[in-house]
Amino acid sequence: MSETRPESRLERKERTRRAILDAALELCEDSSLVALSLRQVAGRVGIVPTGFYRHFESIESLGMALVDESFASLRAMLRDVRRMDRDFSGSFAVIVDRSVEILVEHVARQRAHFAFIARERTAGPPAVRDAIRHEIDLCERELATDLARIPGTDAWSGEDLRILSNLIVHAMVSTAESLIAAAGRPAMEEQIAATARTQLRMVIIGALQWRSRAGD
Amino acid sequence: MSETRPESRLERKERTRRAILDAALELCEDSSLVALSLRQVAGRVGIVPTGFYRHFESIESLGMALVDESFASLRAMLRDVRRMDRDFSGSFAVIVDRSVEILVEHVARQRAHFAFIARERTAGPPAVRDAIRHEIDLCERELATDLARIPGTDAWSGEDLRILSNLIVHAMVSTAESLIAAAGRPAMEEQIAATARTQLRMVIIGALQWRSRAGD
DNA sequence: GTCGTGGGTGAACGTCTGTGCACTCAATGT
DNA sequence: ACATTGAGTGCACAGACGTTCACCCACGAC
Repeated sequence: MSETRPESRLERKERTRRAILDAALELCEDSSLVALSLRQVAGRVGIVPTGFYRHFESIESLGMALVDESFASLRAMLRDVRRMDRDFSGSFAVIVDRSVEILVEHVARQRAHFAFIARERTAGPPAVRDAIRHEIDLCERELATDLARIPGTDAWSGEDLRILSNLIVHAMVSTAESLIAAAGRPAMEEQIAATARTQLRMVIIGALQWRSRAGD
Repeated sequence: MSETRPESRLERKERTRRAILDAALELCEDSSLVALSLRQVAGRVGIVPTGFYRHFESIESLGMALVDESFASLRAMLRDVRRMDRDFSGSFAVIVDRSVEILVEHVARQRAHFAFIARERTAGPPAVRDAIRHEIDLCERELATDLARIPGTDAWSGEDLRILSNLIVHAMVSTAESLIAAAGRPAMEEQIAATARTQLRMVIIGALQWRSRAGD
């Protein structure tokens, strides 16, 4: 039996804020932020419409908060990948397998966040779209510096690194989208993971051969 | 001076239908189909809201018509690529360069259609999303059979072909999205094209080496 | 113990939404 | 010449929308 603690004022406010964020995330799952109404969110949370303004000044600013939150999830994933990368440094094959495994795990655990990013990246309000685009750009840059640190990549120019990161990031975004669409069908999820593994291997092999036969 | 021809009844109807499709395409450009209202469309076209029903039974069925129309544009592009492919068959480098060039051309000429596909693929009403997903699947399959016909690809299994097509199609979708976002800035468009060319080359080189060093 | 702050309320507003229905009237088939 | 059809009209409705305002009243600071 848990004692029902009095619950402070700030805790209470934070709880409602969380409820709003969660409700919005759920409600726009099968449409988009631009089709989400303040009244729907308030209704789902169980507060009166005007109560919404105590926490956000508009649906769009709610969206910006969801961008922050979603990319916190995504960055947690990248941290996991980097930690693994340090420990197992060596064979590309191992790095690829573990990276995809981590991606699958995180997408499954934070489905709503990844779906939000995938959706609002192209369909959200302009400010939200731009924020997401910018964050993904940052991810590409980070991946480029990570790639530069692993051995066997000396032949790549800065430009090549940028191009390769772009390709990998977008392949992973596509993989995440497919995983979300396949939600809850384990056989399909495993096939998507297998596809992603093969694609990453192909890309890396291609990039390693890149400089030596750039002519044709 | 052009004689004002009487304009038959069917022509008149088709003209209004076209106006509705065009208006809808424009209006949802900076949001999504799910945020588009029948009255907005009717207003833009210059007819009364109820007049809309003479042409479509709902915004969603309008969306399905736009899917058809947009993929007609996309398939016209694929036809161009295949025609070029037959004529210049030989060097991968040439095929890649011309393919990307054709992509850039078509995206510029039919920006709205490609933007519609990119956006509603993740944000549209479920029926529209599914229709787009299905069409893209078909494109992947077609690309796989195309790839199987060009020389030097004997080592690839059917599964490898599927995986490679998936990678290429998604890379091209990402390229199209970037081109749309860079609309009207030629320098940026050229850089995106250059990136796409390099990526395609990397991927193809990787795939060609794939079988021989699949182990690591 | 008193007072101010602030999360949540409830009614009201003007606007926009989808849809129903009865209507017009020019192009068409006979 | 006449009757039919159907694209487009005009009005009306009920409901959802964002936002305003004055109002509570429990908590936390003093």
